[in-house]
Amino acid sequence: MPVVDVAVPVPLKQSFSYLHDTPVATGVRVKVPFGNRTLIGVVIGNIETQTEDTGLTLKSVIEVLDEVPLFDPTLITLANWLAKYYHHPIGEVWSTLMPVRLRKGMPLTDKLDAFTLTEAGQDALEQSLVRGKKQQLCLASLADEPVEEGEIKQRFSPAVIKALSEKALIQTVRIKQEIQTDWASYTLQETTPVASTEQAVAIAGVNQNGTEFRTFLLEGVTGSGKTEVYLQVIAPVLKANRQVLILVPEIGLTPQTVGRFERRFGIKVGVLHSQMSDLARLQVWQQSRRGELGIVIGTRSAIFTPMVRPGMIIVDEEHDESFKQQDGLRYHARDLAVKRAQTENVPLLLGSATPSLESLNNALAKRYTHLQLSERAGGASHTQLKVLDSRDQPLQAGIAPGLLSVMRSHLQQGNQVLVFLNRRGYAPAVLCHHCGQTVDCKSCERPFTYHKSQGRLQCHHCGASKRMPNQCSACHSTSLQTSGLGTEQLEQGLGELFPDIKQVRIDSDAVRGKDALVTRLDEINARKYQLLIGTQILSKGHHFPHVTLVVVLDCDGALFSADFRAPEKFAQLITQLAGRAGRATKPGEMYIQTDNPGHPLLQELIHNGFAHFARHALHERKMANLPPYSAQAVIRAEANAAQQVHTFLQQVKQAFSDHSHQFGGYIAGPLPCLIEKRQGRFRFMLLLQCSQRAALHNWIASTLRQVQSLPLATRVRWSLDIDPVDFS
DNA sequence: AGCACGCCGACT
DNA sequence: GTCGGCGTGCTC
Repeated sequence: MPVVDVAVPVPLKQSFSYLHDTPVATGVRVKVPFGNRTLIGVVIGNIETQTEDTGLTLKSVIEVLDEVPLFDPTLITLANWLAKYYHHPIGEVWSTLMPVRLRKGMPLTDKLDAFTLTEAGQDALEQSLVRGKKQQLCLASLADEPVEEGEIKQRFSPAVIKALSEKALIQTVRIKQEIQTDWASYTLQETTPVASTEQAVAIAGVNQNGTEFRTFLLEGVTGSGKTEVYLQVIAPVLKANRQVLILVPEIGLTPQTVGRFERRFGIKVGVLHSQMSDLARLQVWQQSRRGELGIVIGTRSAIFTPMVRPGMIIVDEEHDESFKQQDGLRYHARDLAVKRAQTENVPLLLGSATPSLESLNNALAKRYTHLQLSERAGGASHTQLKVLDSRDQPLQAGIAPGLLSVMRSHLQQGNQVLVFLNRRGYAPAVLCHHCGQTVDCKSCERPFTYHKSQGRLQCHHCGASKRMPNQCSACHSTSLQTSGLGTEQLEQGLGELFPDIKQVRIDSDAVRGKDALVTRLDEINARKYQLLIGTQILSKGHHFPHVTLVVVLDCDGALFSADFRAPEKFAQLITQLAGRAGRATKPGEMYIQTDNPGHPLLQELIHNGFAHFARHALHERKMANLPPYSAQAVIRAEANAAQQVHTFLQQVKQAFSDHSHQFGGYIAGPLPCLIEKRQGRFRFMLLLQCSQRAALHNWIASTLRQVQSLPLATRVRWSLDIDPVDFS
């Protein structure tokens, strides 16, 4: 009897074999018995007949769920690659790349449920019998034709739908989806703008490559018209009746972005993001798989969207950290895009104003084709960057007097001022406010990290720990202070310093609701507030034409963090932010307050811009043998008992060091995580590094078994993170 | 991860 | 005498 190899959703690094009377195609879902439960798995291979030498009795497949494979060979290759590269259980890999509904074993059908008006509903609409405003709107949207369930559920609350169905004004019907498989004959809805010289060069660069795999890095300053380049490079792809997959950061997926693509080509654009219902996602997934969508735009997990006729992949804002999954299968969608484009043999376009050092390095090494846009469209001027030396300054609410007077003058002129809190979880260093010197670990020559809970300093490279000193070792001043503190004082203090100015705080807490951010941004642009205090979210996607001054305060935290990526993240933030303030008629200025005005990376950023900063930073990475000139992995562990976690990682470290000589591996830790305690559990991590990616891979592959069999491995919660980007 | 089996403490 | 604590081991 044929034997099928099934990837079952359990955290085990193997697949399981089942009997079935006929062979089952790879990529088909099956229902199988597993222990005393039944699970949905994916067939990943077939063994013709049962090999009698294995001593186990195989169970049989309960049900074959799909007539045809749901996944094409490319996605199967991708799944296998993921399991291997991230050392992750194959069954869990399949779970993450399947839409939730398919994971649950739900059937895939061409028909879908939709809402339509009943006769009573029709009357109610015509005679305006329904009093609820939302209910009225809902009825109106169904006036012409049935609308699919997913869409209605997204636009109206369950209460509205429930009320209308109870009054029998609406009902569900099954409709067959219209199938559009040919969009090559699309008509441009709007005229294609004439590309600038730089844009034209970039567009030609991509288009002349043909349809084969190649990675392009489009490095274009904010406002240089990257989207226009995307639009013009995908036009011929669509003309050839091929599909385009576009990945965007979580925050970047706005109706405006989607609308821009829809307006240009007049074709339906599939959208995928985390806030959609499972059903809506599945529908887009399926439409793409059947080749009914020319363009699919989505966030991180959209990289798993199947395409019958793939033509190109684009990753916008490729440096964005939201492309890295931070739990479970910790994949990086940008890296995966490279792998997928290669397997599909289609071009890949990575775009950013502030490319990741990884991508930039690949471009400089000619592995990627480097395309650059350095002019802002329409001749808009750049925001001027300035450094404000805060050494020895008496700070008020964390701000130096000189800067306060600059703020005052901008406010007096009726302009908006943005105070930016760089509140990201940087490992805080300790600096002398008199001379700017950091407190360093003697053996590593790197700043110590301040751990608030213990009130001690810890070196994140060798693990050395010492108590907080009283004096600066360089100038003996007693004004040592930890970086990144004082944001709370700032929020209060600004109110006291500028009592007559209307201020608003924008961070992820303050704009929790669905439309809260949009509302707040509209208010800002309507000049309802004059002083804006904000965090990360302000650096992404929004424009502030009335802001003429941007103040960045806790810069030193980023420059001296134990996280070697902190300066890069900071520079990206600054650059993105600078691109969002002011406009042609009202050029902006930006002040960065620091105790280290002479810091080489900061100087490079201020005077020569991100591109130069990045090249300088790359050079430093090379000198320090840090990524992308080496490869890293992190093992994180957490448990209720700190001792247990520590012991476990100590044993893991031992296991790795037993093998390290073969691979030239370096181990740091166990170190307490920056957020040492989360949900009552203590968290520690172990850093693994090799100069070669392959060596790191083999090192982990040959040690992981041993780690998994440690008795403590089942007592603590632990995870492996390949190519970590966040060390918190 | 689930889920069962298994062996020690306080309850109807 | 049993209900239930969570340690240990297995899942084709």
